[in-house]
Amino acid sequence: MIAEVVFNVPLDRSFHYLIPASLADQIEPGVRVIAPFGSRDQVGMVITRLSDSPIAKLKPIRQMIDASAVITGERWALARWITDYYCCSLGEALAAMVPSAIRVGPDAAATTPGRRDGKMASVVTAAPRPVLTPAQEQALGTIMNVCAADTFGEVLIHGVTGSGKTEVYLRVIEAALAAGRGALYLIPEIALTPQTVERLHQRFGERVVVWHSRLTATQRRSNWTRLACGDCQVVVGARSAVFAPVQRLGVIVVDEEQETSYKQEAVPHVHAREVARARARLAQAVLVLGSATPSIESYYQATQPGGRMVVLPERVQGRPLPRVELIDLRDDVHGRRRAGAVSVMLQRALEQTVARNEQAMLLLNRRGFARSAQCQLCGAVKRCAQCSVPLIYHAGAGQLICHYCNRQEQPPTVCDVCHKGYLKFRGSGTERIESELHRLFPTESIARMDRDTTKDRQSHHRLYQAVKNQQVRLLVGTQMIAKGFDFPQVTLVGVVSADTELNLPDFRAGERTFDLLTQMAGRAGRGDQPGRVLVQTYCPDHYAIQAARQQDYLQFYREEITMRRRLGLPPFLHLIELTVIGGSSERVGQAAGQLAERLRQHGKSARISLLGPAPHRIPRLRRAYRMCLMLKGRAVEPMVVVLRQVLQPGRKFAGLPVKVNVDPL
DNA sequence: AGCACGCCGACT
DNA sequence: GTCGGCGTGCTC
Repeated sequence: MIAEVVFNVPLDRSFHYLIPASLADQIEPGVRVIAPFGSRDQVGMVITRLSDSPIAKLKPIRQMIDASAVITGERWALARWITDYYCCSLGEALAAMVPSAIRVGPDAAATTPGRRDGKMASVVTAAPRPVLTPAQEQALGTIMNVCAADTFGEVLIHGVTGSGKTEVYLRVIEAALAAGRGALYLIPEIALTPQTVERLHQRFGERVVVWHSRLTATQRRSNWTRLACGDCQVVVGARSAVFAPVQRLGVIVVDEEQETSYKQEAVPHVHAREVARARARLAQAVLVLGSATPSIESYYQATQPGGRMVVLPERVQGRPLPRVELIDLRDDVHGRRRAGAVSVMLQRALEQTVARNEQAMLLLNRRGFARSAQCQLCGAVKRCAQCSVPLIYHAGAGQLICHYCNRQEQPPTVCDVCHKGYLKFRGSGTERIESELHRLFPTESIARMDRDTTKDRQSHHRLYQAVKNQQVRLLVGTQMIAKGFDFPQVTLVGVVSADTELNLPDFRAGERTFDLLTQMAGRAGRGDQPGRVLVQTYCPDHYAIQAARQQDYLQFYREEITMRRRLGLPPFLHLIELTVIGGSSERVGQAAGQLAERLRQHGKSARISLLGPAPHRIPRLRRAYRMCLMLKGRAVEPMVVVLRQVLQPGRKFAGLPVKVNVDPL
């Protein structure tokens, strides 16, 4: 017997292996094996069994990893869909779907702490279910109508922070369980706090498993098995949970669907929301997207013919939205800064908050102390030796750090270009704000929350608890503090620079700014005290900032969708970003030029257009030069077909690797 | 993607 | 004379 195997390599083909007699009756499609591949042993996935092969010199499979299939049901078709949509190999798609740290076997069920008697665990309703508001009732009714069709359907819930979206999700999941079906509940990694998980456990008891990147191999294996055998039917988890082996899937909830963390950084660059939609379609399930600030793509789709949207317009307990005020940094009176990044007006507001014994949060979406180190004499900026970006000064580490490759350098005492001038640290990050606050409020307790202060799992929770228990008066942080931080005593939220996101060379800069400001505004005044939000900006007239001030999603959406239509950007067209990578600038430039020419020829008939080549936003990363091309077209699949024709095996062109990113962010 | 093989420059 | 740079080709 022969097994057809695919590997996690960028090759659109499979390989044949002999099945040893000892494994003859165990090897089936969906089990992972170790097989000799080239000069080494590699993990591969069996996709079919064959009775013979045209290949003369077959090698035998060395061993099995899983004792039973890890890919079953609609997840086979999902793997094919990922291959066709994200322009990757079947092996790469399958590798993205199964955690590498687990081995799945028939004995796993026996070691599972959960039930083994085959009976379904009953729904635990220890916490009383809250009475739904009329708006929630109406939203639930609409979604249940879609579910009743018992086929694929999709609904967007547009609900402001605190409007009770979660309760609606829970009711939909309850209904799915009652109908004998399973549920997936996706949330951004950052929102996977113990209290979110706790809420699910209270409602669904032992039927829930948790799924995120920080589970141990044992936990992951146990959770996988409990889902695969049907003992558990609900998954709450981050991006990768969209691949969890839920049986008889009935509903997928994607909360905070606009979150960029749903997009995977690594190849094949899948977006969990799009994978969720594909999986829901294949499983005849219902997709529920939820957000206070929906992505432009999702809102557009929901308002098109056939689209469905429900709106939850008010906060559950009728609390008013906080007041958002802009501080014009160009203004000499209010915007004038003291020594640092905190304006006089923001400083006054902080003083009042402290005087009232309340708490404040300050957002600056940039870690480190200073964004550059510049020679005061010759003006040279310290740059990373292997990337084309300035180094960021980190006071805590006392080092200049590259935020792209993590390379660290001791800051020199004098400029290493002119050997005369001293370095000046320019621009602010969270570390500098923290030290400014220490200077302004020497007796107050101040904490900082960013990737540098939350390296281990505990530190995130510890900081959260410290703020919750009011051991922290003033909290500084990156966007990390914008999500899921609901503290009743926080009455002031300050945004140090609304322009950080806005000035990025990205057509979604406005969308991200609006989202971040709206999220931050939602953090103020969730208790009895009214909230106040102060936003520092150099461009108070920008529509994203004006709309955030009014907390008016529709105002923002109308401006944004007009711009997207005019410029031919998503959701009207899909983009595919191609990056040509190589060691020499000339070779990369030449290859990118030739690739562009080939794509233009092929694209003519298929109504695909091409932008570029242009240098990548970071033209050099880890010593490699990079050029960018952008494909634009009405649908992704035809563009991918063209790409497959033009690219060489191994996804190369003119011998250089080409990174393919479909629907890049 | 990883790895071996192979062909030209700058070292002991 | 060899070490090793990366360009090229292959993986059942």
